[in-house]
Amino acid sequence: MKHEIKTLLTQAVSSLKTSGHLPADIDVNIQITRTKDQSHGDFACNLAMMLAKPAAKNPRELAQLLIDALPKHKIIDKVDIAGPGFINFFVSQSSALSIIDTVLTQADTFGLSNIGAGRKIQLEFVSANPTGPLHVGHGRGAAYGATVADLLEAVGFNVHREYYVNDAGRQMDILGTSVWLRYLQLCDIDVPFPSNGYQGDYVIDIARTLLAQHDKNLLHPLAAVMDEIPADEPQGGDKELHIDALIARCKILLGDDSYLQVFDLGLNTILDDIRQDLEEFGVVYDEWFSERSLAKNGLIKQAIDRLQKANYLYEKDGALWFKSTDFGDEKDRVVVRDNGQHTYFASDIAYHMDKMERGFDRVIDIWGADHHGYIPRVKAALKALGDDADKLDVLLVQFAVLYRHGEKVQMSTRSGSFVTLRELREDVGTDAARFFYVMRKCEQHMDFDLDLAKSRSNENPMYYIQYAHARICSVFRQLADKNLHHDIAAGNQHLHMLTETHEVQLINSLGKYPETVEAAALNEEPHLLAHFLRDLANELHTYYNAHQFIVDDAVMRNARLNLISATRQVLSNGLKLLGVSAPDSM
RNA sequence: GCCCCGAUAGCUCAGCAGGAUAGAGCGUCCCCCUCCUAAGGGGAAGGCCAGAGGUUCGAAUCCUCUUCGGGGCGCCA
Repeated sequence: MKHEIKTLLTQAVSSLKTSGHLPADIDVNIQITRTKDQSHGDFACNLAMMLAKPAAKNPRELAQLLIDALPKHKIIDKVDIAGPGFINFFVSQSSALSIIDTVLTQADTFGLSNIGAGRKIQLEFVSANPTGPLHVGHGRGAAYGATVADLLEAVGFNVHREYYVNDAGRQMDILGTSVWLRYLQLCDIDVPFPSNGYQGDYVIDIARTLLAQHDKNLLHPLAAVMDEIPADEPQGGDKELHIDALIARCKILLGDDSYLQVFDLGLNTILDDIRQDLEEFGVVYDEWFSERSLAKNGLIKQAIDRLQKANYLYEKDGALWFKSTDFGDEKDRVVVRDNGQHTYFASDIAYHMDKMERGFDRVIDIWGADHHGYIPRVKAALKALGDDADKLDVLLVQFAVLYRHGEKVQMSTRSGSFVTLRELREDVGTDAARFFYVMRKCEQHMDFDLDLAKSRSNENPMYYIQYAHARICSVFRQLADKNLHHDIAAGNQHLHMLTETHEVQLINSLGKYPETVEAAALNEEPHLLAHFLRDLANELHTYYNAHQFIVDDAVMRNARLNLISATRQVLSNGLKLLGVSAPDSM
């Protein structure tokens, strides 16, 4: 509807340009908004006020000119000028009512569009290190990313969902070493566990598997393990020294092959767990991209070579630096350390270079807000490589701060004291978790009150929406119990009987659904859809309380049933896009 | 110190490519089931949109500064 009015106005503007009432070179940006007040009609446009100055005309006069130039169309009953120069559009009743039939006909596909025209978007999200189970912080990125992906797909983009697996690097070495040390402990070696190691019980579980697979073949005496290892200094001191020495020792004692087996067991066990966790959360990926594969396939070398050739690398203090300051970064960054190992940043350059080469029209990374400082250097690298850095958008998701019993919950993966995503899902249910995460816009800090989310009370807006859906389903069950049939065709012919205020409002809201999906997708703001559904559910509940649907008058009954059936459809479509179920009964 | 995000009802948040009287939920206070799920509905109270300037026909929305929160500034990942 919005688009149709916009088209009419565009035509009006061009005919005014032809007739000389408007300068031909004027820049026109037509904005159609829904009105808040019924007396202002259904849609309003501020075009006349915006053009008043450049056209050197009084806004109200200009509005009149625009109205006179509007092509005739049956969707509009009346056009008014109001206030300082608003143009108000009154949609005709027949046109408004047609939305009901449209919804019922299009069913599951109502609200989908093809604005994206099949353009390819790569969306990378979550990408948590596989060093432990996903925690509640990752949940927000997962829910947000999955919903944005689904929304973009709904408006016609071709979306490639990807998880970047950090299966290389020091953190993974710490995990591998943690597993081995726990294994030694299971073998009754009294080795102290480093304060910096991964403390969670899942590490012990992995060690048990290791023991089952290898028996005591990976065993080494305590003296060999701890000989000349710097002391662990949890308080203040350099505890990194201790764990790094342990990693080195672990690699030497086990040898490359065995070390890799321990490492991979840890990695794969945790990755499988993450994959399953996300799947149960309704989050699926097209690709799990391995960081290790970058080195294996020579992509890191290729990226570094390209930077070198472009003359953006230099040596200092034995390390190789990238001149990211040439592209606005605040300082240069190391890509290869003095020990010859490439940094995480080097992998990331290679990864993004690869993304650019895979032919996407747009690349979106969803990161935690703590990574914001990383954006300039990645973009700098892309520019240095000669890629189009504007193709890359990084969306930052702010932290979700957890509250339990009114107090902040502290989280740390290493200490093992964290609330996992799985625990959250088990407590509040997958539906509530998905909905809750996405209710807030992503750049908003979120207070996630666990007790509130856990409570299965009406305080949770998701139940409210699901209840509206279930209520409509219940009406149709009642109808069947009374041996009455819903005659859609008959209802369609008498939609004009739906003149109650509640009915008019509900019909109006149904019409907003497609533009809401569009806005939510294009702005990457799923919360718009969540709020829309909440409002729609409210209107349904109000209508339900004010009027009986199953009335004696068959004509009125069918018309009303068409309306609530369409409402049920929109609720169902919207919830599906949010990854939330739409139950038939509750 | 520099950078990013935020500040709107008692609480949690919408509204922001400027637009016509600032919205919702929860909480508080009234009221509504002989009737399709009361897991619901109706109503009331509650606001100097953090503060100060600026831009303009018009600012919660844009710009600057200040104050107060959260996060980030490694040859960690």
